[in-house]
Amino acid sequence: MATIKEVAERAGVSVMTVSRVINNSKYVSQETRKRVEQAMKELGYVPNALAHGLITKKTHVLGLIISDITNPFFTTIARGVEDTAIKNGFNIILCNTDEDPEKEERYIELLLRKRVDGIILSPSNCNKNNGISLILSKNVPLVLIDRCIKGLEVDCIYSDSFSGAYELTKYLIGLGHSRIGIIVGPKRISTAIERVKGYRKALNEAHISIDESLIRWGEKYSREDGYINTMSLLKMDNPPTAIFGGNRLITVGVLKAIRELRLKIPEDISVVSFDEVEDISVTTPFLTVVSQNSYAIGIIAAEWLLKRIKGKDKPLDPPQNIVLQPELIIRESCRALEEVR
Amino acid sequence: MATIKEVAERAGVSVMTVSRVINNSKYVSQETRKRVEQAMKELGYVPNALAHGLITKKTHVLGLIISDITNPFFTTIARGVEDTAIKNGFNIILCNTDEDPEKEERYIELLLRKRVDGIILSPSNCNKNNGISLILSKNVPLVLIDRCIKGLEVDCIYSDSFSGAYELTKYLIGLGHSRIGIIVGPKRISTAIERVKGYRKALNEAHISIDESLIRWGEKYSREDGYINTMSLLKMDNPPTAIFGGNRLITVGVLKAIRELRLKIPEDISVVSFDEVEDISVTTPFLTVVSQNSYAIGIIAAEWLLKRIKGKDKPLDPPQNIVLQPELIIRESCRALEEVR
DNA sequence: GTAGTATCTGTTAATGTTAACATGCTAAAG
DNA sequence: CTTTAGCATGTTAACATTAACAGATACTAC
Repeated sequence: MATIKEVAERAGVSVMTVSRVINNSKYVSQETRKRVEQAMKELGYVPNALAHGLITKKTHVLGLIISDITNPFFTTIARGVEDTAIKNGFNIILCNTDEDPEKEERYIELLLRKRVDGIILSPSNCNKNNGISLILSKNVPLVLIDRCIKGLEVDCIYSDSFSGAYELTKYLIGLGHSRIGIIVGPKRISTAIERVKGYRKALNEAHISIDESLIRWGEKYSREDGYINTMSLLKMDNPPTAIFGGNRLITVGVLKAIRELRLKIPEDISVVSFDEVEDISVTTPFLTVVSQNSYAIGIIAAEWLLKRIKGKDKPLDPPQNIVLQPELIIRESCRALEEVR
Repeated sequence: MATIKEVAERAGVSVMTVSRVINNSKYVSQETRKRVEQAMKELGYVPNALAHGLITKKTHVLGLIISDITNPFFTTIARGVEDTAIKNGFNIILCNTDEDPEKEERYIELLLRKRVDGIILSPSNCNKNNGISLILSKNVPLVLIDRCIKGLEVDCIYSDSFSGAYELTKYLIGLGHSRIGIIVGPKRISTAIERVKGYRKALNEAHISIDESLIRWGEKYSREDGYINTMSLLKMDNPPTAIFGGNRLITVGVLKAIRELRLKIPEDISVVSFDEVEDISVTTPFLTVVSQNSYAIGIIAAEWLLKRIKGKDKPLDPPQNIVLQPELIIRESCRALEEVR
C-alpha cells in the first residue's frame, strides 16, 4: 500500500505537507493541496491508522464487551453504542464473553493491547477482578452497562432490576399467586441477584413465606436454563402457579417447556418476563413483561464514555450510576387465582 | 503505559531480549526470561499492538460488514465469524451498513485504514462498486456472505435463495394457491432478486400467469416493509391467498399486519417465510419456512478468509462460491385451497 | 586443536506517521 | 526602510516495536 512518502514524492512536496493536507491544516496553498490530492487519488492512498495512532496516542476505537450478540437485548445496546460512536468518529470492536469471566479478562487485555480509547463492559462477575483493575490502572476510561460492580467507582448505566422484579412479583401476588417460580442467571451476575432481591421483597411485604426451591439460578441466562428449570419446577409435587422468566432468553425457554407439557397460558400457568421477547411481542402480544430500553442504554453508555475520553485531562466529575426505570406492561399471560380451594 | 524499553531497563537487558520473551523466542535463558517476566508484571506491561502491527504488517483483526446486528440472522453469522476468528487468534471489528451503499463504502475505507488482515462483507449492492474495487486493489483478502456480486471473482458463502424460494412457492402452489404475495428487500440486493426469481420459476412451471402487483420490493428488509406491504396486499380488490415473507424481519411484519386485520393463519391467509423466526419457532412452531444455517455461514466465511490470509503469497486457488442448501420445514401456517369456487 | 554449531544477547535500522521547531517569503504597520 | 506578523513549506526527532545482522560464549565433532 502506498505511503505518505510516496505521495509526497509524486506530488513533489515533503511528507509534512502531505500530512497537512490529510489533516486539513489551513497552512497549505490551494495549488499544492490540489497536487497532493491528485497524487493521493492516483496512488489510491489510504492513511495508516496504526502509525497515526502510535504517534497521537488515540485510536478512535471503543471496545464493547458483552456476553452474547445472539441475545437481542445486548445487540440493541450494541446498536446504540455503535450509532453514537460513528456519529463521533469512533468505531467499535465487539467481544462476546458468554458470561465467562476468564474470556472477559482475555478480551480486556486484548483491547488494551490495541490501545482502544475506552471500554464499555457488561461484567460477567459482580466483584472487582483482574480485568477491571487492569483497565483502571491503565487509566483507560470505562463505563459499565446492565450490571454493576460492588464498591467500584465507575460510571454505570443499567435498568433497575430490583424494582422491575418487585413490580412484576407484586403484580402476580395481587392476582392471588403465592407460589411463584423465578428463573434467573448465575449468582455472580448483579442483575440476577437484584431480580431475586426484588422478588423477595414483594413476597416479604405480602407476608408470604419464601420457598427457596422456587428460586432457580441458571448457568448463563439462556433458553436452555429457562427450559430445564421450568420443566423441573412444573414437575414438583407442589408446583408454582406462576413463573417469572429472568430475561428474554429464559422466558423463551419457559414458553417452550410449557408448550411441550401442553399447558395453557394463563389458564394452567401464569408467566411474566423481565424484558420483552421482541418478535413475540410484535406478532402476538400476550406476555406481561417489564420492558427495558436497551437502545437507550447503549446510547447513554457511549455518550458517557466519549465524555470521559474527551475530558481525560480535566478534573473529572465523580462517576455516576444512571438507572433507567423499566416499564411494567400488563398483557394477558397471567390469570387471577380464586381463593385457595 | 509502560513500554518495552522501561521493561528492559528494569530487567537490566536490551529491548530486543524483552521482545524475545514476549514473542516466545527459544533463544532466551531461563534466568533472564524470569527476570523479564517479573519486570513486566511489576510494571503491568501490555504490549502495544499498534507498533507491532506497524512493523509486522499484520493486525490479526478481521473486518465484518453486515447490514444490521439487530437482525438475528446476521448476528448468528457474526457469532460464527467471531468464534472461529478467536480460535485462530484474530478478532473482529463489526460494522452496520443499514443496507446503505454509501455507509458501506465509508466503512470499507475505515477498515483499510486500520489495516485489517481481511474483510467479510455482506454487500448492500449486487454490482461491483468503489468500495469493493478499493479492497481488491489493495490486495486485502475478501469474502462475501449471504449475497454475491455479478461477475466478481471472489469467495462467496451463501444459501441458495433461488431454490429456497422456488421450493416454498412450489409448496404453496401444490396446496392450490395461485395468488401468492411476495415481499422482499430492495432490488439492488442479490437475495431479493434471487428469491423473486425462484418464485417466478415455480409459478411459470405451473403455468400460472404472474401478477406483478403481488411482488413487493421493500426498502431495507425490515419489519416495517413487511407490515406495510402486507397491509397493502390484503387490501387489494383481489388479495392474495398466501404471503411469502422474504426474510425473518419481513415475516414478523407480515404476522403483525395479519393479526391487526384479525385474520387467522392458515384459515384466512397462508404464510411462508424465507428463514426462521427463531423465538417464534421455539415457542410456537407453526410457521412453514425455509431454514438457513447462518452460524455455519459465519464459520465457513471466517475459515475461508483465514485461509486466504495465510496463503496470501502462495499461488491462490480460484475463488469459490459455497452454496448452502436451505431446508424446507413444513409446519401449519398454510392451508390447502379447495378448487376455485 | 580447530572448525562448526547452537545458544544467548545486543546494536542498528526500519515501519508510517505527526510534533516541534526552523526557514523563507510576502505584506502590512510604524 | 525596518519591524512584525502570517503564511507556506521543510527538517529532524519521536512513537513502540521487530527484522536483520553481529558478537560472544560454550559445547561437539573430527
